[in-house]
Amino acid sequence: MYRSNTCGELRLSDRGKKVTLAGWVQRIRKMGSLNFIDLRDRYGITQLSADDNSPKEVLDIIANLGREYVIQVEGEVIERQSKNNKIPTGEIEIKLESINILNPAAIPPFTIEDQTDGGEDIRAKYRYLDLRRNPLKSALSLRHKIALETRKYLDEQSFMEIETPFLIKSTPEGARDFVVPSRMNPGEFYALPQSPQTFKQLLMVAGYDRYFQIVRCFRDEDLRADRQPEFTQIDCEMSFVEREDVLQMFEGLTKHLFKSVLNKEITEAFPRMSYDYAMEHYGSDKPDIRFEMQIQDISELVKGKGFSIFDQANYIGAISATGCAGYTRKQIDELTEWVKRPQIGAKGLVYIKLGDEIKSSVDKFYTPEDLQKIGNKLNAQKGDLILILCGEKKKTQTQLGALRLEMGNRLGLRDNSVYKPLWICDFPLLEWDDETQRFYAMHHPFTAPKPEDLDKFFSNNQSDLAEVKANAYDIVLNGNEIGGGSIRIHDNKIQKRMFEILGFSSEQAEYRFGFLMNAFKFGAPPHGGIAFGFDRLCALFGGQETIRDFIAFPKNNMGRDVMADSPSVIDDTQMEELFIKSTASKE
RNA sequence: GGUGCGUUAGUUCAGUUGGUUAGAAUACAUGCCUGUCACGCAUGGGGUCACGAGUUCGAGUCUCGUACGCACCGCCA
Repeated sequence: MYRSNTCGELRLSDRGKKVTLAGWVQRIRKMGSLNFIDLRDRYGITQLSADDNSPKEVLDIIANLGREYVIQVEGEVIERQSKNNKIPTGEIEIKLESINILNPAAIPPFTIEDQTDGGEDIRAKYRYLDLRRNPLKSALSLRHKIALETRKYLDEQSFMEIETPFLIKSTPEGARDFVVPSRMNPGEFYALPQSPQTFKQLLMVAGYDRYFQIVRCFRDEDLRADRQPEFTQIDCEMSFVEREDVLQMFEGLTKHLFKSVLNKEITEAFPRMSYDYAMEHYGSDKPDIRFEMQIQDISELVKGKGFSIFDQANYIGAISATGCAGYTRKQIDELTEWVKRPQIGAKGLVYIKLGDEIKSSVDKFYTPEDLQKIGNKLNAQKGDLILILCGEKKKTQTQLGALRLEMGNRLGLRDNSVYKPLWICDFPLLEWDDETQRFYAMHHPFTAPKPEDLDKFFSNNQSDLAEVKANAYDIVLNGNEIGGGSIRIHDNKIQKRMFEILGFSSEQAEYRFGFLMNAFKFGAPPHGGIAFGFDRLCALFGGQETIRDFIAFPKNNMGRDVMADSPSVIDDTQMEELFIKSTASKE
């Protein structure tokens, strides 16, 4: 037996017990002949002590101990002379009777502490050391808890967790696939799933009417703080449901997670917002509704007054920043530079200060009454600062959306301990791409059009098609898309029409999705589902922006695992087995 | 594919207008210390200033390029 107790569990009530502990040396404090060792494991820290009266062997070993050595100790639980109320075990210590070095350790490249001295690089390279630190430990334990509660809730609702294959058929629509060469079928490739979409629909055809899976998905696209090449989804599908059934079920899941994991009770129904409204008033399809500051179209109020920039713009929009009328020239200039950055791309910024008097950068063209009208439209109060951008409509709304979030940050309106979920509905079904001169599915090609738009869906008129709404929905939390789904097409005629609109010949559709269309001939039930971005959900629950710390072994910006140093070249034999010409041994 | 920022001791960083021997903190090593818990005190070792080229009498510092890291835009059905 390596240990009788963990390093986190002994209390004053255990006084007098003989215990055996094992763990890592966190820190050694030597005070002359008085020695303290903090022993750490997953559960906590227990202080060990030794002095002149301790066995000589113990003192000899302590003299040569280093940080992160793995040791096993025996001793008696005693009450501390001076207590530490910062840790749960702070009232006791172990009076050492023996120490056994299970394994020495090299000096770690950074300190294993909550506030480590290590930067991101070095911690990524030594991920297994970083994982010893509390912040990472609690991130992973939060993740575990969310997964567990998800399974509990869905099991309770009669969902079955069913695994689907990782080696699947490539469907080059949407994100780029990771591909895997097949040795037994030379020249042919599997793809790793971007999501188990088609398989879960086939499970519906098979009659497993409530399916879920906490499952890894793969997308070969560029990365971000909240995007990894492999990531985890809570993937769900239900049969005999309409949109409302799906929303209710997964609003329930979300509420259950808030309650069971964060102990936050949300009683009211999640707000619902149309995609069009979100774009119009938040400049984003994932609005952060922790604060108002909505975008308003003020074109009507500012056109025709002789200010040519506005007169020529096809859209003029504004937000009102609460209490910012006191912004100095310097602050406004800095904000102007901010919106002109290439990432935002605005040409300029017009402001109106609703201070004691109304002042703006366009006073030449507008009377205070004109400006006040703009203020009224925005519901602005005295003391507020109105910020105006203009240009092409969609672009300008997006820019205002970014500016809105920036002002929200600056005004401290985006509190990470406040959670405001909502549903976004009525997305467009199709997106026209000018470059390739064809429609793409905004969600995916299995998303059903809204029943009331079916006429337009079968119309050959491009503008009709552009107006078709999808029976799709996203769940958004604090400005992040945490999940999305739709009612699927279960009617073969509609699915065929969809492929037709997307420009697939019937042969192409057959080649790519024949198995699915075939299955739909044999009695497909009406069905729909949703998938949550599990990593992102964990990060948000943990109050973080980046998902990396909620994944045990993440990749860096370039998709590299800097610890294992992958991807890497493979040797010639491996290559030859795959009938791929070697590139590794060129030169 | 693009934009911005960064790369100096094991680590995190500072380094003035381009000018003597490149500093601090921490980590590490040694010694002292009987109630520490971010212990304290003293001493010590530790540097290819990412790499390459250029400007200059002289480059950690200026210019260009390359590599790597982070954040973002495009991309992510």
